[in-house]
Amino acid sequence: MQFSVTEENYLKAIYMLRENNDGGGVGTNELSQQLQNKAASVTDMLKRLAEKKLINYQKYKGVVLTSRGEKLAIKIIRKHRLWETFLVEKLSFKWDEVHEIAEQLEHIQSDELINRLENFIGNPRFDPHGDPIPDSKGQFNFLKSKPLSQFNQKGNYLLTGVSEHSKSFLQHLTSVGLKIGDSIKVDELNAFDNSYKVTINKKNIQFFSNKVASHILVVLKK
Amino acid sequence: MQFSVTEENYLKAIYMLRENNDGGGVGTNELSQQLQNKAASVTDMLKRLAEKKLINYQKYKGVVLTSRGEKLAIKIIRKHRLWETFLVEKLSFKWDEVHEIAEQLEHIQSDELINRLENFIGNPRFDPHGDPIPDSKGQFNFLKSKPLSQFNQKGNYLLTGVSEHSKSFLQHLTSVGLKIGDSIKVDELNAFDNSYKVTINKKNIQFFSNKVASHILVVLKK
DNA sequence: GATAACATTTAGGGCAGCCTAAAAATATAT
DNA sequence: ATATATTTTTAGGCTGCCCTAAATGTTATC
Repeated sequence: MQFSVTEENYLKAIYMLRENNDGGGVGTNELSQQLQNKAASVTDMLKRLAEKKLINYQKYKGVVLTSRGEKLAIKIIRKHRLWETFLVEKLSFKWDEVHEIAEQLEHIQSDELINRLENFIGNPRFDPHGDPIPDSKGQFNFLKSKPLSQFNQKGNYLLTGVSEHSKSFLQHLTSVGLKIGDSIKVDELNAFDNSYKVTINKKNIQFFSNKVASHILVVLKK
Repeated sequence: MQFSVTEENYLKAIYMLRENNDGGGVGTNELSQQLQNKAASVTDMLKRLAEKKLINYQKYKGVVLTSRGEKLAIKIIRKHRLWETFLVEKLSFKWDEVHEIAEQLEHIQSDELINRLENFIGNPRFDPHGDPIPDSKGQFNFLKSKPLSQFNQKGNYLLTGVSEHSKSFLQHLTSVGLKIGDSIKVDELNAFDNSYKVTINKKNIQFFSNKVASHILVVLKK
């Protein structure tokens, strides 16, 4: 069965919002914000998706993906991340230039294509933003990284990913000299505004606002 | 200005049908057949395309592309052929497997992407079916090849392309051992049914029906 | 030139996906 | 517990793109 680009985008949005929302269903308002449309339009579509057994939906109670819907959502995410990797690795795009193009490419229908593409780019396990790429069965190789802002301690960290993909944020990271795989040493925590003084790769001293720190995903190095 | 996938497909269809139709505009019926929909739907869309100045349209008189419409059509064809070449050259698809996927990829919007892709695959001038790939300015490098069926003489020919891209036709050519660049010597012309007895690459003897010969594009070797 | 055959357009309608405004349900505050 | 604020749904409507059936224009035939 084939689904429209719009339907696929709803599934992806539900999947991505659920990751934060611990457990509970995703709200209509939340979705309309993510999808840049109105709440009434979302309600409309949720009914259609429920009929197609892609989501479980009860009026006023929010929405969760069925296993069928989740499989589809993961497949779209897989395609998005593989295309992003292709664009950066093979066509030399920068990591802040690929998101919009991948938003289009993720809807191309062909399993054969995506599997060959994966092989062509060397079966990467993470995309250019450090996000894990699920395999063709939908399995993630996951690292339990967290936002830097959730560690309230000095120490040495490894940058494994980012949770914000906007051009302006990615360009900011590039401008402070930061990329996936870099080390970040937290030298000072400012309790007043929750900002950070850090050293990147042992020599580059920078300040991160809490907002920046909340979108930087790290693991603590022992 | 952005156009819908449907609008792009209409422009492409008008462009491709015009190539045969010597001079005159393309008919509504003809288009509905190409686009697999009904004539009434075509009339509907032609009005919209005319308002957007992509075509010149007069009721009952058929349709021609404006220069704006033609530029767009050529761009879509350029993208289609570059993606087909990518799929065959980089992802090892066979020439009969790429058409449907390229029908989707041709609608991806990004000039930067298509130019980088072109460079990545080595600036090819012909796609896997022998069709010329227009450059980023819309210029074709054209060879004046014609269907084999239009030469009414024995002689030596070079296969430069095909005018039918269906899986079944391409697989037929593959099965008789024929690919772009092969030589075809016409040994006999059968006046009764306009079929051909030929020798491929100097050793492989085959028979072509007129239908097959009409979709094989060749140049006469001197 | 009339008539038949064919091509094209109009009229009216359906569905997907969006909208606004108003109503209903739920959550929050007092 | 009631009043208020917020979220969500319903009702009704719009546009893009498709359809069928009927009307109209064009072309071919005698």
